[in-house]
Amino acid sequence: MKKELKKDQILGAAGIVFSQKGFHQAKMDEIAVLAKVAKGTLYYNFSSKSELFAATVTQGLNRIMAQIKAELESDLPFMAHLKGLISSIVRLYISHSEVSRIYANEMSSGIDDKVLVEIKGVRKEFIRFIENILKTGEEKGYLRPLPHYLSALAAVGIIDTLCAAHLEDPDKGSVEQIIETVYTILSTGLVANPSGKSHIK
Amino acid sequence: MKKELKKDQILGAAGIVFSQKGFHQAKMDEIAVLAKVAKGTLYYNFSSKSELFAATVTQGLNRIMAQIKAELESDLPFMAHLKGLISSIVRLYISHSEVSRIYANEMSSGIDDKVLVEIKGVRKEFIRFIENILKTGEEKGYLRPLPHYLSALAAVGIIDTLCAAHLEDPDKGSVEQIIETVYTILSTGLVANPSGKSHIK
Amino acid sequence: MKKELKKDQILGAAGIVFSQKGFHQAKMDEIAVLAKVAKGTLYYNFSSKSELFAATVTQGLNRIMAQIKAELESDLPFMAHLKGLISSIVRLYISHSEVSRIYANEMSSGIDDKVLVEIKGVRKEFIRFIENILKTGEEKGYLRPLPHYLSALAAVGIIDTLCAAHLEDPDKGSVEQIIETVYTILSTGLVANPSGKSHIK
Amino acid sequence: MKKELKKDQILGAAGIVFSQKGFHQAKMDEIAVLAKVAKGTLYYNFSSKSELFAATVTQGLNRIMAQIKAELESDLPFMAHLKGLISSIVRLYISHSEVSRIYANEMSSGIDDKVLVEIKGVRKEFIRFIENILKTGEEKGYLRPLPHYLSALAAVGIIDTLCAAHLEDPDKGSVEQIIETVYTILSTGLVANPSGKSHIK
DNA sequence: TATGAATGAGATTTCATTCAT
DNA sequence: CATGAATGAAATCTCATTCAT
Repeated sequence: MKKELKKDQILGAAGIVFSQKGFHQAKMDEIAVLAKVAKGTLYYNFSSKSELFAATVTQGLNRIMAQIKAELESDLPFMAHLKGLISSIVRLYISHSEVSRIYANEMSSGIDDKVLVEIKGVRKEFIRFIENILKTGEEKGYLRPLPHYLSALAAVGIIDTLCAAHLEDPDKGSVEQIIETVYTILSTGLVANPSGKSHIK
Repeated sequence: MKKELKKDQILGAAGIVFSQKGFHQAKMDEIAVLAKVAKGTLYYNFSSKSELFAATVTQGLNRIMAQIKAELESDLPFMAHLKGLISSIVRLYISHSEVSRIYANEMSSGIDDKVLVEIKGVRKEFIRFIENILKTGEEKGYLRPLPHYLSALAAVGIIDTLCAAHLEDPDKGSVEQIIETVYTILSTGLVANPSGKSHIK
Repeated sequence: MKKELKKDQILGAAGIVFSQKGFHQAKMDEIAVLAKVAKGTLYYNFSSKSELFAATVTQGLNRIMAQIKAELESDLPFMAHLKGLISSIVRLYISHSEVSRIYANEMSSGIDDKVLVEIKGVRKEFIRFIENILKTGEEKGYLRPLPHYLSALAAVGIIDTLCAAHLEDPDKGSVEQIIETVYTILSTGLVANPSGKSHIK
Repeated sequence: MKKELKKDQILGAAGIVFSQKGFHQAKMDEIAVLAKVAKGTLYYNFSSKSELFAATVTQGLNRIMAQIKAELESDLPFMAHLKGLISSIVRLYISHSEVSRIYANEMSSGIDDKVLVEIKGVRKEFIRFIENILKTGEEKGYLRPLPHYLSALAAVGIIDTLCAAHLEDPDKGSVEQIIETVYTILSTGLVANPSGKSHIK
């Protein structure tokens, strides 16, 4: 019981340090100090820096995903549902900036392969989740037929990028603007009168 | 003259190593070996690892941007122009995977602040470039009014994400599929009959 | 009473781990796990790793020595006695490989001085025991006059080395071959016709 | 050229420290200080502590073996040859106590397997060398038929043990006494009148 | 201009030992 | 008596950077 407490304490500190410094620049010393435990305690609870990182990201992403799913328990019409989804993701992404910053910046190499695979697994699960929603939308006739996986990826990519920009400099666009932009692009694209697109093409 | 040759030799090696390993995992030793120069020569030509990194990325991105601009010297109608732009970016992104991979993965902290600013500058320039194209499109009535900067960011985000996915596992989607997906989403969005969107909303 | 049980449990585990890994490579954690007690219990019963090591070796050697002495309660003629002694030592050495391996490999530094002295004391006692047998042999006219201590040391050295070789790779020589070799060298040496040695010399 | 100098400097220091403290107790810091180089230089020249250890032992043993062989370039009669061999080994063993102490004490586990194998290889080579001399002696009729490998092992075992004892406490026996004891045991054994051994048995 | 041996600050990790429960 | 979570000193190893040649 007490052990779990310490683990959470550590994960909290790790989230902050990892998101501020990135994996390689984050020092175990700093995490230990912030968590107010001895360095050895870090290793007593997590067998390595990589594993601590994995746990931090995984726990964070899982919490976010759980919250997203929870916020979607609604019976709204599909498009409202979609907008709600986008809104949820963006808001959570921004409010959990520790995790999302890590997620956006540190998916590169240099981390234990096993750990990287684990983290990417969580991301994949998230993309599948979006993919399924898009598939439902298509089946119900709301969305045009598209390669779901790529579309889901694209949706996540837009959100990633806009939120990262917002976190770096909030003046670039408010949260509402971001949600609106994401929703508009995903639903209707940038073109003015899509009905005329056949002419253009 | 000869010095420039050596610099290019080094930048070539650095591009490969940085893209494969990321900034922190890339070792000066390895770059020196690959460039077939002594380690001291690295420091003779670039004052630090960070500066070498900056030069690598900057040079790479500038080359890509120059190529994109070159490929756009056309008088096609706007939408064809847009599609050509997307196609160019995606193809160059994928063929210059050394640079784009770095760009996507290593924008995190842990790199000299000055260097980071320099790199981000190049990215910003790129986004401005896209932004201007979108602005032109809007002025000519092809695109609906939107916050240009966010739209440009979103466009880059989609491309980033899809190309990164392709580079990691080409089976996820062919280059053509990626171009098509990007174009479709950006132009018309995912919704089946956008005309009916008013009802939904 | 129960405490003694636990101590034996621990000493058993320690013997196995110390002999397999050596003093420095043996971890208290591993001993605790193997002994099926908590790590704290190790320290409750033995004040330090060194002391546990000392106890392990001492107990083991004392048991072996007791057995050797027991097997020698005989009235055989001296040379048979000697051969029996060699046979006993070799067999016990090999069957108690946990202890003998420690004894052969870990007499080096890096262990608490006090502990080292204790262990060396047990060894010395053993050598004195051999020495006394040799002295008796000399007094009874069976053995030529020799520095007893060195001879005893030499005898132990031969046995140590051959048994260690056998434990490492039993194909090098069977137990019987080892006993025979030790006995032959100690009794008559390697020279073919010792009577003629004066000529050679 | 200069690099070799530094390597020798390091190997010298390593020999001293390893022999005094043993592998695990020897600290890279101490070796660096004694060698008057920075710690990094140790790693620049030897990729790990284990490798430095291996190099130290291997170089030392090879030197000793070379010297032994050199001292044996003689045309003495076999038994004198044998005595000369013993004398050489014992004297070198004692004068190169750094190496021999390591060799006697640190063949245990806890060292990189690859390194251990390397060191054991040198030892095996040494034993083969002795074995060949014994074989020659047998072929020429000087020595009785015996399992060569075991005999060689036994010879090395006696020398190891007596020299180790001398190094630990020189009062136990002078170098001459040791040589005499080794020679006597190996040549004629301990028994007073070997001719009568049949009766005893 | 080019080299590469040398450096040393600093990072991760280990593990015997302690002590509150 | 027994436990095991917590500790922190200490060790190995890395690698960007320097500088004499």
